[in-house]
Amino acid sequence: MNTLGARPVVVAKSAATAHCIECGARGRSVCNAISERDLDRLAAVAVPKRIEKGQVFIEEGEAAVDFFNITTGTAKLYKMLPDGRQQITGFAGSGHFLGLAVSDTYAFTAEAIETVDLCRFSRPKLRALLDDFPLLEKRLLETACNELVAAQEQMLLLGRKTARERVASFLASRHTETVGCGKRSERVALPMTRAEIADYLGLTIETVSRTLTRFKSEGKISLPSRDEVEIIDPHWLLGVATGEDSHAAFV
Amino acid sequence: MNTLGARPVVVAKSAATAHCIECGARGRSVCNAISERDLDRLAAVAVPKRIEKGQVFIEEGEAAVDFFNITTGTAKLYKMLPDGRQQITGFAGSGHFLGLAVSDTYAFTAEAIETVDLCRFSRPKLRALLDDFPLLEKRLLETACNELVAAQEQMLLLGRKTARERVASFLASRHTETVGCGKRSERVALPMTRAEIADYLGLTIETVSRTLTRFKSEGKISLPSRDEVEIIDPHWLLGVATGEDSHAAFV
DNA sequence: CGCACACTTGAACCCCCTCAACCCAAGTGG
DNA sequence: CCACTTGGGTTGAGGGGGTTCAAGTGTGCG
Repeated sequence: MNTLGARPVVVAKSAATAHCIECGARGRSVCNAISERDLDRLAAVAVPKRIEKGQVFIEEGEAAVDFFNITTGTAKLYKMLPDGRQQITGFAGSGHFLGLAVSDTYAFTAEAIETVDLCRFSRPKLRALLDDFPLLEKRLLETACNELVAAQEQMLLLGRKTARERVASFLASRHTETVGCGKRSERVALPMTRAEIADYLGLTIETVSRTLTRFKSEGKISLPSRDEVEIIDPHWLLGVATGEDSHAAFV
Repeated sequence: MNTLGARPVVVAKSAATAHCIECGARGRSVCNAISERDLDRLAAVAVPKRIEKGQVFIEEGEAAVDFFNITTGTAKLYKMLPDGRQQITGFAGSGHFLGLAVSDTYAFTAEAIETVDLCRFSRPKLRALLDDFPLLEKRLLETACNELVAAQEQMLLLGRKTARERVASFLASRHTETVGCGKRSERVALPMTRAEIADYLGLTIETVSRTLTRFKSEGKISLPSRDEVEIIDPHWLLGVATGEDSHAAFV
């Protein structure tokens, strides 16, 4: 749509100001609040950076000096207890804006689970940008609200759902997310390990593994590889995920 | 500070426009983004309403036509599964802004657990207000971020903490919240029932009750009445709440 | 080829849930 | 005034879903 077929005619501006125009994540992210002709303003303050797998780029408790916007790859966001128990509060993919906390320290840790490309914004520069582009602030508020809704859904999962329901919810949401990205087919990527799924769902590795093999033996999914799931029966999965009374049928 | 000792000199404007000036929740809420001389603009669109205990005023899935701001009392916000399991995602007290979801349906249900007074804003009128007072939008974003941080903390609790740690966390946060409101002393009010505490912490009534009596018999709290707790050892409670390794002492 | 790491599978255990009885304070009405 | 009801809270016994501990099984990569 907006690439118009033309190859990037490589710009009169400096190389640094070009990257926003070509950014594949722009459509998905808050950056789409800024019109194409103002993109150089954005590009001037967005510092691109590559984060290798396993690298932590936001640490809970550290001074919150920067904001980030992920362009490619996936990061896990988590909080830890002193004895090592950890809870992953979310996975951040392309277009995800990080560091929303207004507090002066980060409230969570962020670690790349595959190679991540992101843009870094310094706090004051982003603030200046927000003052010039009120639409950007509106988009941020929108984003925050959506995350809040997702967080509430996750609280329901963690507080009240069974292991089966949790894993089903996870797969179902991954599935709808995947088809939402245009990629059709029932093949869903799992860039995270079983341990990370467990820490996201409030379970143990073993329970996640057992539940997945159970679903497989029930013919609802298949596991073509370690980091892929094929959703055979999406409707059934969604039913389990939403905790539909399985026995209310004959009443 | 801002009352200046003077009794409300009851205004040249109509009675309806006066209520914001006298509102006890103003200091705590997003409304403090609007200066005193513009308060009539706010008052013109804020419709006060009383909600009796037990009454639902936001219903999950219904069209999101209004926003609310609580002035007095407490409401519980929750999500439910079809078989009746429910998860309370938060308690909203004085100054709390509700309905942030940008979606066109509410993502949760809100019910008064004691008599609640609130202000209702219609969606379009609030939007107009936001356009005229950018500071108000900033405050809303701030609020949303704070709630997001709280939600992440709650996910850690629900996903990884033991029953003891959950109850301790609950009491500790109630405690700091109470002292934050100026009310000193270690008497903490519990306007919610045991069932509601349980649904908030992802436990059962019985476990909550047992854990409380356990804390009591250990001399860390006392229970002067059904809806009050006296925090005898706040420091110890906080320790349990944050999951400090209880046995790392002698290593 | 072999090591390392992620995952799977099995068996025993335990924390919390379930079910059930009981307590207690606040009505309510005869 | 007291029997009865009602609703929230407490306490006890037993059971189960998920964890813990411990092997076993791939599988990618040097």
